[in-house]
Amino acid sequence: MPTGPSPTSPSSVDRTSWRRGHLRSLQSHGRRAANDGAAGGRSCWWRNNGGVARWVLHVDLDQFIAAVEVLRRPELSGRPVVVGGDGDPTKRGVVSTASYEARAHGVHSGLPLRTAARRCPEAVFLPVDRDLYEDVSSQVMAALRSLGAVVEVMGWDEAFLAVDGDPEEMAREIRERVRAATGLECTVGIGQNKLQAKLATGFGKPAGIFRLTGETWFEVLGDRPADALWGIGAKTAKRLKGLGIGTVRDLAAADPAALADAIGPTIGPWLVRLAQGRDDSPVSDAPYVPRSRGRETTFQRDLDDWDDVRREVARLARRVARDVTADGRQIARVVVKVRYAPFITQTHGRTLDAPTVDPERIEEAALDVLDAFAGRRPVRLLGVRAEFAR
DNA sequence: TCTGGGGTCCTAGGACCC
DNA sequence: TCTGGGGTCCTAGGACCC
Repeated sequence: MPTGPSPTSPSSVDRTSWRRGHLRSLQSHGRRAANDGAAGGRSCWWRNNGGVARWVLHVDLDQFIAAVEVLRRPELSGRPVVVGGDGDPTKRGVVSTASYEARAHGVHSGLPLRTAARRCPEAVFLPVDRDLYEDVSSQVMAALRSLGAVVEVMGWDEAFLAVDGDPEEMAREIRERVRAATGLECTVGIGQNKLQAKLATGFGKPAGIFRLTGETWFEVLGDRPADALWGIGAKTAKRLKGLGIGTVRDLAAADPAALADAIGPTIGPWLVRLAQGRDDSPVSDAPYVPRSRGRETTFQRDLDDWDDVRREVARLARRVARDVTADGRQIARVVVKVRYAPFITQTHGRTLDAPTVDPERIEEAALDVLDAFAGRRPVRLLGVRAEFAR
């Protein structure tokens, strides 16, 4: 997990109905652009074509989950607050969000709760309360929509807006409206596209406004490591380093064809465009249509008995079926995930003979797929995912 | 101190068909 | 007897993000 000036936002537990997989959609936008808008909603390109919005704003709530918890318990203000798991730092689980006071002790998103407790014993540990965050998030998004711009929701605590006019003035207005509606602080990144806006936000934190454009791109980012970019993680950064590409500037100057060979036909060339700050995906408020729905659990104690494993898979499958039939979507494929005790993860799946909404057939398929797992070692995690017919 | 849960998309290899 | 390509579909794994 990058620390320091990395512009990634604090990670948070997510909500299923929100737009995801955004990065790869930036990659494949060229191919999918024709379909955008088919689902309804408005799209705005930030380029100045015919009076369409010229600026993209990225709004990111500051330490969202921790801030929401402090909001309902003001006595926690100024104290290190760590939200994650069920709030018991002796159990298996990771940090969803740490307040800035806790981050000063080296506690960050994704850190095991036990480690967080060692680093910051005086922290207040709280359980994740999804319903609350969803409520507050809705208030935030309503406040953003009140400005009349196209709003693309990116999770509980993030959104893009396509705007015209003075972007700094708009950013100040956004910060005021969000504060008035919820009492929360946010940071606004301004860019000529979503990529620039998203990265700008990291430099404005906390509670600030930052503008990043094609003109300032290399001045701001050129000397930073490639994983400062949105979409490049530790693994890809390491691979790039092996190719002699360390910084954003290096990557921007790399040969797309060479990277296509080395990394992959789609991702290779896309990385170069990323490093150049180029992105022509639209800001869109088209309703999000999920591709899959799943449930998974990490057990507090590993499961030794395969009968228990079968029972748990059946339970997860029924939960998924319940979730899914609520939206009336047809299931085309069922995937089971098993994480064995030393954190070795395997998945197996099956495409159904015909799409179904029948909970029994989903459970049956999941148990069927479970038989494909040969190992009988202790199990740490089980998951079931249903993929929708498209 | 072991490493959550919710997702998306890409890749590579094999099967199969023409 | 040996040897093609191209296309599509499926599967498991991997990388990344919130």
